[in-house]
Amino acid sequence: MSEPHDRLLRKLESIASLTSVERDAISELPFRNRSFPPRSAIRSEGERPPECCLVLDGLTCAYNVLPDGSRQITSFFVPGDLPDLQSLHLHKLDHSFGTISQSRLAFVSHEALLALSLEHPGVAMVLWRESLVTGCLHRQWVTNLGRRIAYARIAHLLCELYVRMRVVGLATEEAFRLDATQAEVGDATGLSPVHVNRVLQELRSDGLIVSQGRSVHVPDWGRLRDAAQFDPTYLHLTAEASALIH
Amino acid sequence: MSEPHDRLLRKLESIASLTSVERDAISELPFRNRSFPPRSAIRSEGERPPECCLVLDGLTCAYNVLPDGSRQITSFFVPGDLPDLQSLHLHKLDHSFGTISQSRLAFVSHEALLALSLEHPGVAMVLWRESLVTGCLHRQWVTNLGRRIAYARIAHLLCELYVRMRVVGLATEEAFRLDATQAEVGDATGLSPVHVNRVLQELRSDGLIVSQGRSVHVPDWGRLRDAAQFDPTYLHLTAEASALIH
DNA sequence: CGCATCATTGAACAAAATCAAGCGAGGTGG
DNA sequence: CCACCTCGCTTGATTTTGTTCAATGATGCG
Repeated sequence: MSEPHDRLLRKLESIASLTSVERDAISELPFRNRSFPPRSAIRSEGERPPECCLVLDGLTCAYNVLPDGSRQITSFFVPGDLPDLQSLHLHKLDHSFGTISQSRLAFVSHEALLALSLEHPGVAMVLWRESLVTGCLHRQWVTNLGRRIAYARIAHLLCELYVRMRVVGLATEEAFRLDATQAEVGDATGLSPVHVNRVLQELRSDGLIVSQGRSVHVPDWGRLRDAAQFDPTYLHLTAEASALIH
Repeated sequence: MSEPHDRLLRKLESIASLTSVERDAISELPFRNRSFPPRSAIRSEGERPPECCLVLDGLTCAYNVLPDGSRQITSFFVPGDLPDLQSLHLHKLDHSFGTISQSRLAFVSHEALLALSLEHPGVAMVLWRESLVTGCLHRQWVTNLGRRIAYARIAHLLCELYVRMRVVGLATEEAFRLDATQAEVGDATGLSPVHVNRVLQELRSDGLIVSQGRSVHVPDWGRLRDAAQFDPTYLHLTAEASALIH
């Protein structure tokens, strides 16, 4: 089985179970792989893409650009995520998305996905479910931006990325790789780059994180989680995935 | 046809078209209506509700409560909205929701909705689409909270509510009813009640809104929209609905 | 080596929170 | 009928949080 199918099946089976007929149908999806350099645009607001994509590798994000040029990142996507499942039903994109680090994505036409969904309602339900989980992430981000001070807000983002990467095997029990620059963390948390820098220093001096280049070590998950008021319920992980993060 | 079916059909047909078979099937859904007083809880975080609901009347909202007791409202729901469609697939609620004003809701069991979705994939797609639109609202809220100062942020919320109410016939070309208190507007925009008060005064003195009791007049939609940097694309309205707001 | 990008620092400033009080309309009970 | 109470709105003073501006390091890469 090819890489995109494997990634997608593992992703979908992490949120619901599939019949073997459904699995086979998914395995027939015609993916085309493409690579993107760091900081490159994949889709821009206003486009009407004819296909959806699946992240195979790298960190990507969705964002809005405001009239004054400032940017708000509204989500990050890790391997296994389907960043623009939305475009399957809402044709005109109301946001942009692009890469943070060098990434590889696999594209499937809307046509193929719609045919699959109509023929296998179970698959449609899993995809629907996947987009609902994305909605939960957004709601948490709203809460994070609206009601947490910078310190907890950044800690919360780190917790989310750590757990999401851990679940797909991209983080160890102790550390994960954060390819975003401090400015990008600011774009995601609604803070200025300068302030992100200062808060990260505070997190480091409090021993909640230890950074070495792009990798973030988490010496005491319990303390980081508490500082962030992080409750992973909203990620709607399976029992096995939850077990990974104690 | 009874009120809930009428509301639901109008809502769904405002975002996609239905066949007459699908319409008939929807008309068979067994709704139960219930009324709720203002400021009452409908569902609380952690519950596993056995049914979904449809707003018939009143203003309701979804929110998270943080450990320190502060609250973040993550969405408002107006008549025609399906506040917890999510629970159909994500059983454990990761947020609470309740009423702002006196409200009437219609409940349908998950069982009935799932059966309908499986038998009529077209209906499932429309419901899926509806939850995607909700996701778009959340993304805009993230952007609003992260990157707009209080003045534009509150203006943006007012624009969103105005347009959403206008589309379902609950606002005139000039005014809409805002049942939320200033503290509730603060919970939605991530601001303190005191600051909301001051910003509303500023919006009034700039002539962007004129309040009379709970009703908000919009003397110059163009100016309010510009102040809010409001672009209704994210609401994914039909052409007819868009026409209502020039 | 020189350039670009990212991280860091300090100082001044702005935005919004907090604290504390007063106001005003609507509802309630004596 | 009126005192009184509550809730929501308003105001002022003060403090906190985070931004902006401007510059300086650090690192990596062609």
